[in-house]
Amino acid sequence: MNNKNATKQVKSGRSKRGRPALSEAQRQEMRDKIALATQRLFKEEGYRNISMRRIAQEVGCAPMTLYQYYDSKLDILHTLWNEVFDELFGGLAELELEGREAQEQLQHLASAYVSYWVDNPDHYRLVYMTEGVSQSDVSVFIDDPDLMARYQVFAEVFGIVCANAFPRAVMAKKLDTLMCFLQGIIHNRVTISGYPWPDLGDMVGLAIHGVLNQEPKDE
Amino acid sequence: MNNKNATKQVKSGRSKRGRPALSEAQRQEMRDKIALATQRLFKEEGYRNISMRRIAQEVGCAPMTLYQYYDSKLDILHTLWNEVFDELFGGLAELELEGREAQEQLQHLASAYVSYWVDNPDHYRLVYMTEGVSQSDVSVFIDDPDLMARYQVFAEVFGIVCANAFPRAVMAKKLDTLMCFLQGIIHNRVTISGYPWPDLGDMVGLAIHGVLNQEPKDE
DNA sequence: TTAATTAAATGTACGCGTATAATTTAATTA
DNA sequence: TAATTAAATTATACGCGTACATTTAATTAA
Repeated sequence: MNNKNATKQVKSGRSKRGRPALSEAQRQEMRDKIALATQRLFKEEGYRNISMRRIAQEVGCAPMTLYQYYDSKLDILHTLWNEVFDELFGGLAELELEGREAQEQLQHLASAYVSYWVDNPDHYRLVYMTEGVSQSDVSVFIDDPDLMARYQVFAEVFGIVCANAFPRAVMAKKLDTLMCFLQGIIHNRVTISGYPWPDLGDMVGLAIHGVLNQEPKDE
Repeated sequence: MNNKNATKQVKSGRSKRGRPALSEAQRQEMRDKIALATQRLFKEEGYRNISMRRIAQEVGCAPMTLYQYYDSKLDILHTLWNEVFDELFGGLAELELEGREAQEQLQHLASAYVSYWVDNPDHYRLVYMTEGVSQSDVSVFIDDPDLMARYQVFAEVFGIVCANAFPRAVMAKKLDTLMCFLQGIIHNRVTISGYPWPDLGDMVGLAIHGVLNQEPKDE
């Protein structure tokens, strides 16, 4: 069901008659062309000015032709995600974490993560809000292995901080919870930008503290 | 700029000539009619099936006539918020909090709050996601005094929990932060419904713990 | 009664995402 | 070469929110 158009199985060399399917190279070339045009649009005219008709115009084809290469507008927008996540995780990778204490590392990492989204609200909207697209669930995240892999940075640093203090399963839950908290901080600061929010680092600190130093209160 | 159509100043009795403006009663009647039709649509056909043309059809007028009484679709949707918040805070008011310890009260309140949204994702989307509407910022919250007032419940219970442990300003920041965390929990559970999230109460517990028992670590 | 005036109501049109139908294109087969 | 076939492409159409133009309706002044 997913990404039908990504590779579009050549149906194991079916049928010698009729117009042949595009080669994988041709497919990819056009996909790249579309992605590039969308990228340019995003950069030069902003998120709100990306439309299928506008992309088609840039590419030089009819709007519906785009659907030969991508399933939906959302599918096209996903190609921009890589750009965004490259920038985001590139920045995170450059952080000087080595010398510091474990929890301080986590604090720095998480703060940088939150800051990125808050400083780039258009990117946040692109990835997390995707309005105007007819789809019901945003489960895209959990079934994109590449994307999940990038978030491993957090798991690694988090693992160091926990340092065998918790069973693996508990640690995983705590990390999930932490990421939810960070998401909450980001989402609120992006969507209610006018509010006098507390210091960003402080909020992140509370989030980390919350998931880490929980007293073993039964029940 | 805001809610131009809500009361629509009669321009201080201007001009005796020409068709008279609708009376306040007539205005309100039509506004109610529209709100009611929208409410019915929401309940019977779901959030996704609310459209200006559909509402107009129910009301028995042309789509553009709706704009005589409301500024935008979003403006109409806001009338549904009251319904939702009535249900939400009504439920919260019925919670048995009295006998319990303060922090446990907060835990119950917050859990019920989160549960409401998670159990009614359509309501969450209605209030917090509002897709397909052309508007840039969702600052509607902070300049709706009635709505802000309802959230005072949290401030009250939170105040009891803190019990003079923190200065008022610090307490306010902690509360803001807690609400962000809760929002994060909700948002993730609603939008990524397929994921095996940790226990809801546990997540809420970590959020509360995070903002409350912070060690006085300077800097 | 008629003309003028003003608000309310409606009609038309735009760009949107995209479903579906029709057309064009590039290959094979007769 | 001409007919057939299937993929690629494009045209058309729908419902969407709503800007803008037009029409209708209700009042007063002439």
